[in-house]
Amino acid sequence: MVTATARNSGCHAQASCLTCSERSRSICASCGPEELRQLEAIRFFRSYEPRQTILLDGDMVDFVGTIISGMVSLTKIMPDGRIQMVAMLRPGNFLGHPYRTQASYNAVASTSVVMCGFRRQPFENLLRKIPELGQGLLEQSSKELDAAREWMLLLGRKTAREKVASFLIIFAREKVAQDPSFLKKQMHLDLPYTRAEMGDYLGLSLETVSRQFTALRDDGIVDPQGKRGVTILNYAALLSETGDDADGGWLA
Amino acid sequence: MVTATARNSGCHAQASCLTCSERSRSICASCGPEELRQLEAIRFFRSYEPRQTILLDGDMVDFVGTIISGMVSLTKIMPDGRIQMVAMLRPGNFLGHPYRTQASYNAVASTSVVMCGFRRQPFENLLRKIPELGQGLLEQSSKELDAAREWMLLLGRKTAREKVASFLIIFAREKVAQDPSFLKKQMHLDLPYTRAEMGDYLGLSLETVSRQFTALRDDGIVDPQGKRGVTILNYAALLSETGDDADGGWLA
DNA sequence: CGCACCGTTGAGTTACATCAACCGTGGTGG
DNA sequence: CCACCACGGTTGATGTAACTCAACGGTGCG
Repeated sequence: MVTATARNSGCHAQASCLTCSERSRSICASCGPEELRQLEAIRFFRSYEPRQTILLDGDMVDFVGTIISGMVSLTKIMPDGRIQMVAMLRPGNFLGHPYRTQASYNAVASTSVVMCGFRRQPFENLLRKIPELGQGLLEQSSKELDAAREWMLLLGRKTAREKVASFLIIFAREKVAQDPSFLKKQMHLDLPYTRAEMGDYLGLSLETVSRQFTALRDDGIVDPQGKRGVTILNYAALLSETGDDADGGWLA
Repeated sequence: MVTATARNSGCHAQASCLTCSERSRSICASCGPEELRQLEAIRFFRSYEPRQTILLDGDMVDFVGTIISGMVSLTKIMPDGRIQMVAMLRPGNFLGHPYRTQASYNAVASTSVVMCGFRRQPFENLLRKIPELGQGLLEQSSKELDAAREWMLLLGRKTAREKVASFLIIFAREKVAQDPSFLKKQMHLDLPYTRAEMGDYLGLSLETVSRQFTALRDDGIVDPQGKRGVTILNYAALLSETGDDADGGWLA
């Protein structure tokens, strides 16, 4: 019921969509200069602090937007308080659904977040005028669906150890994508989550997550450092602990 | 790798999209007569028998389509054979993703299925010409995403009893939607799944599913009849066993 | 008839949750 | 400045929900 009390970060000096770091990953990917100009005309930037609520399940939401930086977690909560994270939105991902005014999940900023937002009405108008936008949204949506289904397999069938390994691989893979030489090196990750939040994501208790971390440490696969740091000592070994197929040739 | 060996049911006497029973629920919902004519020009019907494989994870898929009748299950399988159902497609739902040529799940007909299909290339051409089609796809996709996330909550956090109750409520709710008087009456359901398949969907072993059925029977909530039948004796009680919120006013 | 398939039920095991204690760190206020 | 506390993490003891293994019954089919 409560709409998020977000502060507008008026001073966000993003000059043009053309220079946006997330353009190629976002719904704007296949828009040309003219379409970007129209989007620029209606966009606004909004920033959220870590742990700040963006929207609550059941809220009427009058905006949608692309995550520019930071991570947003989507969660669902049962009446008795049991909680399940249902998505991690990363830069380039889209928050909200056109033509859906009511939220079906809670959205919380896990880190500092900057969002490039659009109010619903003008966005839907543009959507009717710019077919490329619809295509971008459809692609985002398909990707989310793939991710959700992958996660269903994890939640329904994987062991605690496989869950934690899969969780770490998500972040490790991202780092490898940036620089493939990390495949053979140790790599340090800064996880934006506490053990409890990882548990919410993995369908585990925080104690079980903690125990799996120390088990993976004892097996020489990872090295937890401080509250939120981890060093991946052996990417291949970690990957083999996920229970998944080999990494689609990434290791070749 | 193996493409489904589906037989064309050449004799499917569906004359016009205008009379299609699934039109209002499908991606064609907001298409006008002229758009429907163009879709008719490239559509084809294909039917599948119960348990027939439609496509396999990793397949290159050159078609998409709308389920006209029957149910299609999407599953994911781990290398060691663990299996998780990730979606139940019902009449009106869309199978496949435009612009995605590779399947990320297995699709199997759970019942006899009739699909209104389109080969990828002509469909994507039409998609560029008919914005209403994109909107329909986006809406389908959003619905699927909602369903997937609801299921993530179930898989990650619900007990076996809550899972089975939630499963039954899906089918019961559909029946109630058709005829609200069923809310107060007993209703008979024909489940298109074996205990093992329900287990695959719910992230449970088949034995646990079976035990929950008898527990719900002993509590006077349902009455299993034969292999695939169930009578819901007390809808409200069943609903309260799902662990979810009250049924959004359905009971009012 | 015999076999395959599905469902049920029981006995024993186990992976994970729960409950609880303890530690280190960082922030706050007396 | 330091005492205190809140918070996050780890670890241990214990409980239990669900899995596994196994036997058995009903039904339909070749």
